[in-house]
Amino acid sequence: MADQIEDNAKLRAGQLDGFIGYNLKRANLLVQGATRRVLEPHDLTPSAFATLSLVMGRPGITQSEVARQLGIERSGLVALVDKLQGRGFVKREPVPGDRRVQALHPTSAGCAAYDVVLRDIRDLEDRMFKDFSEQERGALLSILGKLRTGLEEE
Amino acid sequence: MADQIEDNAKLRAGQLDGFIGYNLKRANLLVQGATRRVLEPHDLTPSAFATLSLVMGRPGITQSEVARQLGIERSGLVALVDKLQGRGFVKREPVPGDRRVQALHPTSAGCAAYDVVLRDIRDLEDRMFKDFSEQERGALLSILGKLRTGLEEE
DNA sequence: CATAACTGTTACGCTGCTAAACATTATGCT
DNA sequence: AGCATAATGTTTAGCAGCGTAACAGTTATG
Repeated sequence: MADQIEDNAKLRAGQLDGFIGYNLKRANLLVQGATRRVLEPHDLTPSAFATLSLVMGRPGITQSEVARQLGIERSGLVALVDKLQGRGFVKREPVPGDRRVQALHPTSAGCAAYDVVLRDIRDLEDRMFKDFSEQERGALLSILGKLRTGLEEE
Repeated sequence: MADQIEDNAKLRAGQLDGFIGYNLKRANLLVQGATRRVLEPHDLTPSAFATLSLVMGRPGITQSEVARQLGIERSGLVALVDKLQGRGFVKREPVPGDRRVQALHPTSAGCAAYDVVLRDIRDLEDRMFKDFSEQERGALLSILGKLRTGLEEE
């Protein structure tokens, strides 16, 4: 039946639905839209939330390291951290050994905010996958991960 | 083992790798980058290729319909079609029944160009999935499709 | 110790999109 | 028939998210 759906799609849209690139783009657009809607009341963007999450997961992480993990440039991270710091969620602190780096640490307010936002995000993901089996959900995660590592090491 | 990978990721990055939204975003960034690199020699963007593909698949399709299928605004499509028309790949033609719409038709040059670009895109997708089983590749497609339809009808 | 490499930061610009407004044409209601 | 409502293609303006290039301060490396 998956074949039938695929065939119909090919007839309908000129095999566009057969490309992973296209499906990935469309799905990402929808998921990111839903994510933005969930994050908006907390005045956070997906990138800001991701940054906060990394700082929570590894306090003292350096800005360059965050940028590397997010796959964005260091320059782009400055504004992100500025905003997070402006809201009192993280703070920049000097590191004894290396006077170049600014280590990022979560504040107590940041931890509290992260907890509530995290719950909202978890709820969203559960809602998005309500019609999926646990197996499908895990498969998507593992396939995306495999795709990522395959393309990252190029 | 998938659990182990997930657990490691959670420890490493503060459960960021456990979210579908994040994985989707990262994977899409990489895939779209590769796609751009393939399309660049042909002076096409992913959106332009998608538009061309839709016109090829359904000659006479209306601009609004293309925008709807691509999930973008009508206004955004104008520049896209302008470019495609400027390169002689598609042409706008009036429709007898409705004097508002401009039906889009591929030119012979458009068909020829599409054929060669299509081959490059197919090659890229094969390259990206060289380490995947056919089953995995199909699973990704079908899960993404299911996710899309679930979110589209909201 | 000189050269290279790394960190955070700023300024600038590009690209791809959205939003709002508009003219033209179709459709639906009554 | 007449009038409100909606749809199509288009222009203009603007924004958000990126990247690039350059910079000063700091550390690593030959």
